Amino acid sequence: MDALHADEDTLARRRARRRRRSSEADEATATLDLGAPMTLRARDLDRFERTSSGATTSNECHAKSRRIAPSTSGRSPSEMNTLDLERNAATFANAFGVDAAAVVSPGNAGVDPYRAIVRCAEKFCIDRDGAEHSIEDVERAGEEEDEAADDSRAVALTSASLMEGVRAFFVNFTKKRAEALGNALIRMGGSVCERADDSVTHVVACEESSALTKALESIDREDVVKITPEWITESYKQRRPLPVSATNFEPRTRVAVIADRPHSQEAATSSGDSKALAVRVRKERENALAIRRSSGFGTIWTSDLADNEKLEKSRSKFSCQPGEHNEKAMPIECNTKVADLLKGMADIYEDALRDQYRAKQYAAAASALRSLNFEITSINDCDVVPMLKKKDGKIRKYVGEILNTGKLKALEELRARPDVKACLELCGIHGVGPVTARSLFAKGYATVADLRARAPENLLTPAQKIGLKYYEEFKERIPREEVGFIATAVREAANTFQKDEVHCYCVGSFRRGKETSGDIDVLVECRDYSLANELLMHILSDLRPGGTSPRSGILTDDLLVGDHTYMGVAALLKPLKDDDDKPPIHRRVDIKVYDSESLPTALLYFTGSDKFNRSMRLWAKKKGFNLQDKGLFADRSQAQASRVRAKGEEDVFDALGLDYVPPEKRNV
DNA sequence: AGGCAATACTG
DNA sequence: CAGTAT
DNA sequence: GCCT
Repeated sequence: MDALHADEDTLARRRARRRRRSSEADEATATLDLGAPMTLRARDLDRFERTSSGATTSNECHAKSRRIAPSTSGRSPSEMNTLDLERNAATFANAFGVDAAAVVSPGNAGVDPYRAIVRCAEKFCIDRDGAEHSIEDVERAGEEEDEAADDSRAVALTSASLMEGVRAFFVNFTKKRAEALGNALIRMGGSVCERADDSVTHVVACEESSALTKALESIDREDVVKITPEWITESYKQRRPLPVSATNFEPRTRVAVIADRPHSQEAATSSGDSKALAVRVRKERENALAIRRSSGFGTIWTSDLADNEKLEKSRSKFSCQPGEHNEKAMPIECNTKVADLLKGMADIYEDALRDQYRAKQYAAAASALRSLNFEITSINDCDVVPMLKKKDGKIRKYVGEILNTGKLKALEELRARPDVKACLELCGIHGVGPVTARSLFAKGYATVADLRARAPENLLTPAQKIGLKYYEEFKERIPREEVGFIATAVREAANTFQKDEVHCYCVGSFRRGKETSGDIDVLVECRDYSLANELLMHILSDLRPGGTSPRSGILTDDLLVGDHTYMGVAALLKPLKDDDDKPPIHRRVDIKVYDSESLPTALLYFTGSDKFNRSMRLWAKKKGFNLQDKGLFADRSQAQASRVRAKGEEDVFDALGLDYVPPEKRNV
């Protein structure tokens, strides 16, 4: 224990050093942080509170935290009275910028208020991510509402009658899109008309056209309005019908401009009216290319068009695109046995044999087989997987062996090796990679238990010691609700920052819709990036033990504190469910601060998945771009001059000539 | 034969 | 710089 | 280990 404390001291000193570098205002909050012993853990705090022997500040803290806490202790959730719910709702609304009425509502009576809030929180994190939303998103949200109807109306509440009295006629849409928009509209209480007759109140179109004019002429009523699909989707997003006037119709435009020369800079900043450079979204993906060619940015396309066509043809092979295999996959998980064994090989190559590229191949094969929609029974079934096509491929042979014998000899031999066994276990410690693992094994440490029992003080780095301490806890998956809850705490902490407007996004597998996550990723948007470090420190002070906020103590350890990056450990102050007397599990938390400009690419990056990212970056690279978390650049540099402006994630896909893939479909 | 994503932080 | 992480 |  002493060793661990000493390391925490080291970290504390480093934090203090960083803080000293930052502004004076921050100094003030830092004082609060350091005012309490750093060793006070969330669990201790909780115990402290439960014995109700706390000092005034602690009681206050407790009282406050109760408002955001799952439910009031001693009562079952359903017994919680309306006042509690309203208070919860108010806190939630404040934290999320969501209408409190969405939580407190007639439909919500008798529903566990905590669940209602979590649902809204999820809704927030997925929906209000600041990116552009396709109608598919809205439609999906509608489906979720239907599914959730039996146990909670929290999400559906305000949208059900949003479009009451709206009768829409769609002009110039593909059948699929019109249907999607129509369904969304119907879910919001509106209706769709097949013909342009006098019952139509809203004509929906993307741009002026003769068909639009004709439709408007054949509707004989004064109050008919023409709107864009965005009116529907935006109204849904904001949970209120946006103002409709005859003037709000404007073709949906999108600017994908590289701001290097003065004229294009101008165009980029006044995106709304830069019609010359603007281009409609839904046109062919060639558009992005066309824009840049016609805008005098020809240098981007160093490769000739033939090359480009070739690349274009291989597009569906990139796992960041819904190729044939990815598309219909997923109803059930198949080929578990084969995939698990191949994954076993991958892990060994990665952690013990230090061959990341071989590892990647095995992992890719495993994942490809897992996501097939049928069970392979013969080696020839491998033909549908591109990377297993070649008859003499090694992995293909292994698959054959597994199909025939049910075993993989090579894997069993590797697993029998003591060094392999040790490296696999040791690499499970956060901060220990293949090299350290091997060196530890060479020094005579083969297991986590060995290290805990007899590792000398200076053997491990501070971060590794924390990894060791929470070895078992970090392996636990985190339920979605808990991810949402901790992310909410971060968001609330960020919202107490007064100097700049701040938005938070819960990303990672949470944003991809997963029921459980391995860690919690929170992305913070700071408009004035010069305040980024100050903001990050502010958030940390709020969440660390010894502070005065209701969230104080949620962060228990730091792994890394950078200027715009935080990696650490968090645990709930109290269990989510009242009847759960197990102490909360410690979780990995990442917080990253970005400026508004790089938000779309940062979202893209931290939403993952890993494989999706790598694939998309590879594609970008082949197109001559450079895709990073900080932005998309039109050449291999990251010079501001070559930055491709993006308002949302969709713009990034557009610019790269890729079809937009919503977060839930990035689980490749 | 050479590439396989691209970056931040630590010691 | 190598190592680990995202 | 697979792809170009």
